Amino acid sequence: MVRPNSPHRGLRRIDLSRQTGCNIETIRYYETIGLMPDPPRSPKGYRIYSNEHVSRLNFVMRARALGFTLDEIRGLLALVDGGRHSCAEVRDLASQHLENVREKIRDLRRVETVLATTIGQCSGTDAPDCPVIEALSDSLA
Amino acid sequence: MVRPNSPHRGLRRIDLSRQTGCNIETIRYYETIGLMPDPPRSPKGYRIYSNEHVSRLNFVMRARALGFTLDEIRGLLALVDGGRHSCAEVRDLASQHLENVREKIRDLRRVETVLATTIGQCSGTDAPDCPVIEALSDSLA
DNA sequence: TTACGCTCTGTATCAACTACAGGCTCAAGA
DNA sequence: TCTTGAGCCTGTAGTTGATACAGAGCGTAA
Repeated sequence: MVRPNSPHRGLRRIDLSRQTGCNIETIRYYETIGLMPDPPRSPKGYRIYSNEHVSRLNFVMRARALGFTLDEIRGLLALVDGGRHSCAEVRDLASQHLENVREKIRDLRRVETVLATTIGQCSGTDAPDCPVIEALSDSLA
Repeated sequence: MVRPNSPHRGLRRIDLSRQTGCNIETIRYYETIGLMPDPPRSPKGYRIYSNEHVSRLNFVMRARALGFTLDEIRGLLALVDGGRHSCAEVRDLASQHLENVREKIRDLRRVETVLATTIGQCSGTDAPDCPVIEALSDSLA
């Protein structure tokens, strides 16, 4: 069950997708927004990828998994591509992102507390007075 | 510096916006998607709001602040509007949402740990080898 | 030959807004 | 009375990060 060879021995879109786990449509999206380079094409216009593309896409996906926005990733890639990336510059980007993550965690913990407290006051019966609804209504404004 | 009276003594869009803190454009958005009712209009087509609208919009905004999606809020409002909302139904919606919030917190904490650890390995000098970049690159794949 | 799987492009959709453009109404000040 | 400015109206486009589909072309295996 070997897949037919790719044109010119390069990787096709589906190969890149499988090797990275990235959705096949997402790859094209990253190309149109310039996060991934436009790959060379076969005579009939088929994209031909190399291991370079695999590496870069893996980089992007790991950064996404850490919650970096595509714009932040663009910044990281620019530093890498420039070859002149200093540790300090990268660390600044990452530190800023870490601070954002921590803030989001703080926000969510506050939300968690409010929700858990309110739900805890709930009788769980068919009572028409619901503490959750009341907490959301003007009565507690 | 008293603002001119609203037509027919109702609230105008800007009044509702100021009383609730909700962006004026967002109010119209909530109306078009049916989260807020279409308000009555003045003869010239101006929206006229009442305190009912203020209450409902406050409800929506508090729920948003707790991270409920607009769809979840629609569900909560349906229960409230129906008059037949049992405590149990509401609690189920809220509990489900709480679980989502907790999962998001868990995810972010994992991200936080990875980021903090990686950044901690950073020399902060101008060194061209950056542990952050390396963590994102194939080398550690 | 024909079927199938993959490719191509362009466009639409999602959440939850936000921000215009272009035109109307209304009340107050000169 | 006229003008100015604030606020109103509608429709539409842009944001982020994808995802999905239509309609067409290509290429290989049976």
